[in-house]
Amino acid sequence: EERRNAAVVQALKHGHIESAQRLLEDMVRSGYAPSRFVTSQAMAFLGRLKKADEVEALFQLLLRQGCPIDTVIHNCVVAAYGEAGNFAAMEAAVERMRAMQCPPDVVTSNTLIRKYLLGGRVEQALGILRVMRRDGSAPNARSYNTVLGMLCEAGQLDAAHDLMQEMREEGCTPTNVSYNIIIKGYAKARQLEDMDKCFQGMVDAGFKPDNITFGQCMSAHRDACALEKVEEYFNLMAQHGCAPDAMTLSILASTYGKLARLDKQQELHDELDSRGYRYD
RNA sequence: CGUCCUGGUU
Repeated sequence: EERRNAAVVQALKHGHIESAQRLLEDMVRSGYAPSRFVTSQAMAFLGRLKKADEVEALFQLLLRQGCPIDTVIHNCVVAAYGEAGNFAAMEAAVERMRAMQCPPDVVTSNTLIRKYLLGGRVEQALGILRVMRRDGSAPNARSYNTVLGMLCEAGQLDAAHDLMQEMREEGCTPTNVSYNIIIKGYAKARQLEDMDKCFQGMVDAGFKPDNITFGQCMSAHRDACALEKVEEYFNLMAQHGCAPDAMTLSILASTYGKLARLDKQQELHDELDSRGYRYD
């Protein structure tokens, strides 16, 4: 049984989803109960490929064979239907959780918010958040972050700012990611002064900017051809104890490329090559 | 140890 679980994990690791799926099915049919961790991971992979029917088939197989089914597995089914844009089935999967004495949790709600937004069903997404806020089933930072992202994407930066304030008032502390989302919004709207202020606010509030924070700020300034600002952010990384990762370096490289500093760009490309990273 | 949020190229 251990070996079979390990084989599934290996298959997933190498991106061989179908063979992972076969291995799992064989395992269940021959009377073994695959680990919930492995099962949900496989379901999550299939879900991202929009293979909701396959996820459902796997779910039914577990059910028939009396394998244990937990909230995470249910959540994977919900996500798979949502990813495939099958909202009726997604909602039915949530109902099934209740019927099976496995109540939906905050991750379930966050999944619904996300999938509704991806499907352009903004009102339904906001409705989920509204219900969470009202009935005390505390939304967490990810619930808010998902909606913040949508507001920023739509250029509603003031609304995003207000929502971040509301989350604080409701006792839900914003995270690094909340700030990264707002920064991305200002970058997209080309409001670079506001973006810089948001970065400063993040630091002042005691949050630690990461490679995503710096990368977003740097690429925004690169697009504005502000090389000094890009370098300024890059140099700030050390002060914040943040070691640049390959993606951050490639943003810096593309900045030098854009401004025809080919010597500097080549230096970075060599560094990236030595890390086996693909740039372009 | 698994499911929900944010970055370069497209």
